[in-house]
Amino acid sequence: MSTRKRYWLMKSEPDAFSIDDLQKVGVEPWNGVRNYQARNFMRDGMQVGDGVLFYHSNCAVPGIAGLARVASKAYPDETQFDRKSDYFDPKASREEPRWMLVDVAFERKFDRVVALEEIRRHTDALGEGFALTSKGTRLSVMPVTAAQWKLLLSLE
DNA sequence: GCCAACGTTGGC
DNA sequence: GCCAACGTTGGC
Repeated sequence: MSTRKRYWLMKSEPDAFSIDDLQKVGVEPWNGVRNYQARNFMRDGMQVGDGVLFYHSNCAVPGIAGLARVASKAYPDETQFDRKSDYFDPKASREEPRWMLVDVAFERKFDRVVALEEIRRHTDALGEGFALTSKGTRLSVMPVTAAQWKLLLSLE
């Protein structure tokens, strides 16, 4: 059984892990997500080959920095078991992991960042429900519709 | 560095 | 199960 390709937006702080870092390593486990909604999107929604908008957050020019793709099915985030990790979760166990992730593969870096400021100018076209531009949402992993994907790519 | 908005925790 | 307190996110 296969389903149509889906689209996503994933946020990362470039100081911690940027599109350039992804380009260097090629594939990266998307660890450290500690929000249930974001986890559920990775665990229940993502399929290998899905498109990913790589978003730089908490930086001088927040915005979409490039494209990636989902490169694995969901599996447990190793950092939850690691006492030395910032992402260690004492309530997680190998028998009952709490946090899941997918691998993300580099696709392409944009020639320029499509800034949040610019994306906001298209709030109406993107729709009220779009988590990136809707007020007060801090989701770090969110679904993107085919129409939103097309529009956002056209801004590059 | 500020702070609004939000999610999570834990006492009751 | 409520909800105040606390911690985090992330734009500005």
